[in-house]
Amino acid sequence: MAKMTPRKQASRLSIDDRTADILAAAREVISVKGYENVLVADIARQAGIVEGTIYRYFENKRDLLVKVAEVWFNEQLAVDSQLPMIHGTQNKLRHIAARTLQIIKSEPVLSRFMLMELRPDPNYRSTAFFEMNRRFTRETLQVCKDAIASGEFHADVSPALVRDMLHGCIEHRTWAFLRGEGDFSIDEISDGIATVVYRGMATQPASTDNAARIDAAVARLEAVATRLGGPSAA
Amino acid sequence: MAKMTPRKQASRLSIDDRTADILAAAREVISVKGYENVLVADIARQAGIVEGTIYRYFENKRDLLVKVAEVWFNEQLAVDSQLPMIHGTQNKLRHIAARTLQIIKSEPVLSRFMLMELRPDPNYRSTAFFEMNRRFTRETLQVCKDAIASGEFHADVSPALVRDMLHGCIEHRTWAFLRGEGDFSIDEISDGIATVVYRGMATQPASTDNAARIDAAVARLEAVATRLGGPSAA
DNA sequence: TTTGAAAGATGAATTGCATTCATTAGTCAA
DNA sequence: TTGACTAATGAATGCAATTCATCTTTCAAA
Repeated sequence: MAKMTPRKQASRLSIDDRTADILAAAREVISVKGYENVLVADIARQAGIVEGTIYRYFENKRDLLVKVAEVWFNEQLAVDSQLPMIHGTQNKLRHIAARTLQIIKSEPVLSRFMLMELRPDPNYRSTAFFEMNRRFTRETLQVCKDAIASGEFHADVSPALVRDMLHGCIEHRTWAFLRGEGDFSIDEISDGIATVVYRGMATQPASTDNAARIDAAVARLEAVATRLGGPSAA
Repeated sequence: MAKMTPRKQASRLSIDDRTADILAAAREVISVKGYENVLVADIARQAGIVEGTIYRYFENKRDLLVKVAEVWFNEQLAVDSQLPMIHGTQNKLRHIAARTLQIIKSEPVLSRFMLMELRPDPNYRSTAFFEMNRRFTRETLQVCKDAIASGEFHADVSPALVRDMLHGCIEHRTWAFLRGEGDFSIDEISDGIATVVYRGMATQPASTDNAARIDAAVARLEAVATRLGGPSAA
């Protein structure tokens, strides 16, 4: 049915190479035009091929865009492995928050795509994206669970809720940035989140009130001990 | 240019009536098919008119959908006026959280539309939606500011961040629901959020537990020490 | 060095929408 | 009753995504 006006074809590549080419082209186009304005034709042109060819490698446009995000997401997951080295629950929370904000700041367009298009789509519920997303927030959950297990955190609020507070706050704060409403300070936000979550969950108040109380109590005990042991007690 | 095969026309209405009709029809169709699958033709059919007519009342499809959401949003805002009656910062926070969750639970499809389509779109940055959204989160901001002003909350974390934690958490928790991943408990979530935020921000630890615990421990140690050292110890 | 599948690449045609606009038909004031 | 005003109409258009019959390359076997 279709009559052809044949021209030179693009060089033939292995499936993997061509796929990688298209993904790279798509990523480039997305980062330039914003994913909402990307046309399949743009991506094809950037990849040096023709629209129809893309459909030999991807189900459809959305499938392609999802795969672009997945490549990027895997990159980000591979980068950070510092968390186990960090000590202290509050420091861990701060680190997680700061790292997420860093990612969003470095790739706003892809972040926007992720938050807008991938997260809510029920058709992609079972794809790698959700696995990755889960992996991504699982750490936070684990930090909370550990802190509860050790008695550092109250057990009266579910760890999942704490995780949602942390990641939800980051997202909410991020939207303003993605909408172009000015910049944000990674340190300020990650400090704030970690502070509120930590103080809100900690069984031992970090406040100086209690420090003073403890110091006073120790002093009284020292007085008793001194009396018991004689004047030599330090 | 266009040749007509004229049929009976829909009855003529005032601009306001026809607009309201279309909005109602759109809302009905959205709630049945999910807004992602709505066709202009569906809405027209539901309203008993023809596609072209819609464009006499709305700029385009998106404009129409936005207006649907705005109507709904105004309804919700009009419903709740209890906040000023509620006493106690923690109770206010809980009330705000619970109310938002209630809205989302009662109209999941419209909530989804709001979160997905309205919030991120830069083309609608200046519409009434953003005004309403602002109004909606402003309360939370005010509650925090008041608590800081009265010395009830620490001033070391910005009220805006606290607001983001509350609303961000709700959103994050809500996505699972909107994706169809089971139900959620309004009470559990709003309690949890209010608890963590309150404890995380309060200058006075809410629990006398630790103070009492420390005092009791010291008293016991003092008793032991006294027993050891003789009756003369205070 | 041919040759002939097999598989990749092509782009014209198709599809599925939203959107436009020339035309038709109610409505109502004069 | 009329005519002018304006709402309603739906065929035509526009614009992307997507399909698929056809063309090209590649490469192993003869």
